[in-house]
Amino acid sequence: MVDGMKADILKGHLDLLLLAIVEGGPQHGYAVIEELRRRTEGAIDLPEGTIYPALHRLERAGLLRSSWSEVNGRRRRSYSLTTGGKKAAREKRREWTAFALTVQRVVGAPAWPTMA
Amino acid sequence: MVDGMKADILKGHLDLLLLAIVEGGPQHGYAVIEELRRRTEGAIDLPEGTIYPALHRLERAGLLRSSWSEVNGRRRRSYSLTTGGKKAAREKRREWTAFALTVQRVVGAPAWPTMA
DNA sequence: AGTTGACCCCTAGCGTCACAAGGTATAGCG
DNA sequence: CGCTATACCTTGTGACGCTAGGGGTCAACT
Repeated sequence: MVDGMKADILKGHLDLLLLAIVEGGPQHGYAVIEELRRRTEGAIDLPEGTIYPALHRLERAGLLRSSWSEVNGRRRRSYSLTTGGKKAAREKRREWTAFALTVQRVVGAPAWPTMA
Repeated sequence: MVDGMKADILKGHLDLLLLAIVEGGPQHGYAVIEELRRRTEGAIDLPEGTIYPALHRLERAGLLRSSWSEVNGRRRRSYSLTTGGKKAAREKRREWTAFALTVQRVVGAPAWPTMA
């Protein structure tokens, strides 16, 4: 994470980010990192030591399913959402929204700008 | 935390919540818990084992200052913001907003409702 | 008088998780 | 041959929210 975003704020929200990325179609770990960087214009730039264990954890939890392939002589492990993963993505999105609104209410920042 | 808000999502954001509460004037630990519960209609209901260590941590970090008093025969430790605490509150609020917008961009939820 | 519940403080230890730091291997370019 | 980009992995550490206890005061009810 760069740009004044300190490290640990991610805690507990990483799963949603990963599920949201994979929701758009199967992705391998390295590509997930790039996609996160792309969508956030560099604001979220996670090290491999963060995302690989996280993907394994999500697979162990039954939310992701992986399959190996070979592209240009390089091994790739691609992840896709399981049925439970799709459900979890919806649920975690809901939780995130509730959480964000709640925090907003407490810290009492100015009205939230509507997304473009 | 109740209402579908799982525990660990707080990670890294608790400091901001506490600073935001104390920003409105000196508060003691127990009162902070109640105020959080009040402002969020019960959505954020933290155990004492969470907030007392957190307040100590913030005091050690120089963001809060505490003083003991006695009310109705009960000891109270009241916390107030230091200069650094005020600065940190502003900074963390900024970080939170940036973080929330960034996550929002990734998970691609519908446009954020403007706060009432 | 005893018990319950609200108020008010504290700590030790646990589990989780993001991260740093290291490792492996291939492909392509200078 | 080194260097960079791609692509995967693991071990260890630190941070921190929470569980589960420990204090103690006071009012109200039994």
